[in-house]
Amino acid sequence: MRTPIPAERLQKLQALREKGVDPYPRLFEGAEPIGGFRDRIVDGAMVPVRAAGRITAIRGHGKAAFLDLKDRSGKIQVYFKKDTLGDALYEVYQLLDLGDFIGVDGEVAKTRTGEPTVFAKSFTLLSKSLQPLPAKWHGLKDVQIRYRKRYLDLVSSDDVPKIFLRRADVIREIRAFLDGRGFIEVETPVLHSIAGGATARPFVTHHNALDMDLFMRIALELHLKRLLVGGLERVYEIGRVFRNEGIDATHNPEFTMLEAYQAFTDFTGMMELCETLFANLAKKYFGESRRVPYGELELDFTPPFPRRTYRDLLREHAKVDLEDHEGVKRVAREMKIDVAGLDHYAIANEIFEEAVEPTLLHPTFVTEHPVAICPLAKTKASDPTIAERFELFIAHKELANAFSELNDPIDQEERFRKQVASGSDEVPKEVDVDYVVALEHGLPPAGGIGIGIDRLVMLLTNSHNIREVVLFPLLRRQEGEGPIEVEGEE
RNA sequence: GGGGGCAUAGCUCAGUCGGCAGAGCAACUCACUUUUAAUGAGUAGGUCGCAGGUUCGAUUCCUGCUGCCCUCACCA
Repeated sequence: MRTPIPAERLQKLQALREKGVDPYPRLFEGAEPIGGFRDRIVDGAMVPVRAAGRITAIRGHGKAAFLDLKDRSGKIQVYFKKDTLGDALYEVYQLLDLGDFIGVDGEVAKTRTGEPTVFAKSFTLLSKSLQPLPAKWHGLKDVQIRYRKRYLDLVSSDDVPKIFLRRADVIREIRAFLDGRGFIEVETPVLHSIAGGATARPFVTHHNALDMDLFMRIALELHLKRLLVGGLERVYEIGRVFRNEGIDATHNPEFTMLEAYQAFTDFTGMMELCETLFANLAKKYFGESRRVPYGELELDFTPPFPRRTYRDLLREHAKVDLEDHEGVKRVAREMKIDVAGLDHYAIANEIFEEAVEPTLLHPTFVTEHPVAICPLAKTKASDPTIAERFELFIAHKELANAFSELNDPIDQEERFRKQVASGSDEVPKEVDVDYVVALEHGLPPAGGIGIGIDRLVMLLTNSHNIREVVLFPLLRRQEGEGPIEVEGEE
């Protein structure tokens, strides 16, 4: 629901205008980050500074006041004194509220209690806030408001901004890492005429001028591999993908994927890349031990990560061999897995997800998946039923997925045809002939990897819901929310 | 989609076994020119998520709806 503007704020706004104060002026240049002020203090001297930020507290003392001023870099106390500011400015001060932005000119020094303080000589109102901020101490707990009005969440919490600063840093590190290995960053279409590269229900949209239905991409894969055909050799994209599926603690309908493809290597090259990247990130944020705290857990990112085969893990945790068709059926029955319409390997994969994934705590590479569940992966030279693929599991979740890219156009077309024939609404309705034709022109042998950035950031920020690492997670539109209806001009 | 839970002041939360709606912070007024969760005194603030039903009376009980959380299913 929309909250009306409190009458007192409107009255203050009016009073400011009557005093000739512009509540929304245009410029305030030359302010320095508040976080650096503490270090500028010289004992016994007044050091001139200019600051700009939001008022987060006001402690009035008769004809003087202490304010807390906050910018992105930190917070500092500001001292207003009537004698120093003069009567006119002091009257403006009396019309300030928590939440207002002001610019301050003054001198920084310590008070007698040792608190770094800007002793203001003058100040400028930079933006009048008409809505109150959430309470100072308990902060904002209502997740509906936190996610819908993320700006309030960011203002009233010290921890939330840190999560998003780290998210930005993680992405910066990934770019630097890949750029350093000779990858080039590219952008490929979000709107696809065939939503391929993964198994998921797509969002559908429509282009009016072309009168054409389009799908929001569910993966970056097929366009990036076209670029390998074009000779770019090492490409990556960090981009949003969209999957029209359930929402929960680890799934948002739009999420950020990194996909990288490298010519003339295979999935083992991607494994080295992935391991180095993850270990580097853990070292950057958690030191040489590379132990990542996650809830009650401590995840050990020290390389090399264990390599386990799909088949071994299945044997170990489900007590059944991948190729024992009867045994797999029996175990599925025992685990009460609904096997209707599933083939042998799909059933086995259900068992894997149920019995094995919950055991995969520390970073673990799972390899040698059955090729039947990997439509875009090359098979192992020594065994055509096994895919050259790995998945990296951490804290029970799949963080990365990589394989040796299938580059045999005839095999690829055959696998696409089987997918389409399955009639599932999680695979395209038609074969992506355009992609197959690209392969016909020659895709060099290549390794490719996909990494879920949101989940990675969750691990590295000790966040347990994907919404904590997505600035504006998708929520249902609330009653009374949204644009104000305005009479249109005919 | 199934199951369970939550929705009370701007914020954080009490509360009413069905009988005039409460606190702290924020806001407003007054006092106070070095406080820092400033302090002291006072004031105001509510369609108790929405719509029905039961009842003399519903914020409370019942039904439906909306939104959110947890969980299962699908998925990364």
